[in-house]
Amino acid sequence: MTTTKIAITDDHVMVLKGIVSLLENTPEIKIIGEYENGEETIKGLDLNLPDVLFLDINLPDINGIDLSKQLLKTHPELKIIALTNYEDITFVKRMLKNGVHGYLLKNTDKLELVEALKTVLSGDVYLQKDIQKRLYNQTSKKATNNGLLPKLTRREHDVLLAISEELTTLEISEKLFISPKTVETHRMNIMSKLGAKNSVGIIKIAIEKQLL
Amino acid sequence: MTTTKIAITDDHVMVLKGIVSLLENTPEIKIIGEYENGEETIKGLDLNLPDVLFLDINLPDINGIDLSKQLLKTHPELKIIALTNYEDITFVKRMLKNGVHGYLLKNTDKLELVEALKTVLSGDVYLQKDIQKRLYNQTSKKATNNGLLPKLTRREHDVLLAISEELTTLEISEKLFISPKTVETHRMNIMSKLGAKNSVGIIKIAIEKQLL
DNA sequence: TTAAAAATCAGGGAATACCCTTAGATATTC
DNA sequence: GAATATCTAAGGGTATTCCCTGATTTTTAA
Repeated sequence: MTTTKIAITDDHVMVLKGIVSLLENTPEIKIIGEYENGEETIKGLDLNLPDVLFLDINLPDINGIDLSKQLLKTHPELKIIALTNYEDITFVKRMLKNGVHGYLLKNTDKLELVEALKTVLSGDVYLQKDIQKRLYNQTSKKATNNGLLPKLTRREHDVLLAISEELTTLEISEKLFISPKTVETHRMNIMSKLGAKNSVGIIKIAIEKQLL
Repeated sequence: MTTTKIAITDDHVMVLKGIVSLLENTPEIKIIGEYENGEETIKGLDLNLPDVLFLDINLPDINGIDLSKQLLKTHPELKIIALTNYEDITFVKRMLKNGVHGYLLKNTDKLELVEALKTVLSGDVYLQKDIQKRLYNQTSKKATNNGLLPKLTRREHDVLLAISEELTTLEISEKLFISPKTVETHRMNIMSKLGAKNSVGIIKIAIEKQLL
């Protein structure tokens, strides 16, 4: 195995140094770049291209999706492993769709880091096990359902939006020109689809999954 | 200067290792504990008390305020430096009020880490410069604050949290060992403080303003 | 050590949300 | 054209939230 050049981008120095310390004593690995924002990363990769880039997707200057898209355009051979605190399946999907090769949560240990490295270098996609499982559960269940995000109908979405505006059932019915009873039916269906216990849960999940 | 014993608590291994790597080559510093959650920390400190604890305040099991309060109760000599991603001034205030000795964002570099260490060891409070500045601006203006983010009381925050867990008034009252009527009062006060029309609004605003 | 803020509780009532079931009318898709 | 999904709506409840008022105790800050 030849030496693998890696670079890391994270605006949190501690995380950055954490990855460095987890990897620096591995003989086949050489860290050739440490960046703290998107701009630095773009410039850095132009000068010195790594094999794999660990990329925090919550950077201050550029959002992770756009940055990875841009980097992969100019460096098609580059492998990118996304780093994040949040395990938002829909986000994972979008990243993967944009050609990212791996997705790690920041609680990853050294073993998993190296495992991820090997996987993406061999051309495969690496996902942490629980993410993988969740992704699989979703896609295998139904082809129509694109992701973990529950599919609301047009009208349900209208009602959801109105609920989020703090309107009452009656107000919603007047806004949408339907009976209050219909609104209730929609609300019930939304609750059931999202697995919420009440409207509070609806809103919480809707915000989480960016349904609004 | 004698050797300083430090411990670190962070559920993100990378951050944990990052701090370790930033500090481990400093001769006067000895790392005697690395913990990944609140429980481990409590147990660890009972066995081996450090001079300074770097404490992530977003742990999975216990919230940072409660944990630091508890730790300081059992170990009054301990110095705690809080770590966080978010620069929420009201939160900083609460932490300081609870006896925490320092407050660092996770984008801290080695110099600042050591600086913070020295400061808290000398008995002073260390705040990152921008936090310091903002804190000053706030307190000098008016103690009541209320610039933008609404100030909830401890109990209101408890209720807010319970509401966000989709609990009913009765369930909340059982959880907090108070009367349902008290819960309602708190909910009303929260609504009024946040300017929400109902519980949905409470949650929406709470998420927006990162009150959870 | 006062004054103020916060936490506690309650009565009582109106408004609203929640729940289950059923079902016709309209689209949509295979 | 037939199966499926969606939108609509209602009956008939029960549970919960929302709102106002007023009050005592406890905690915190000046």
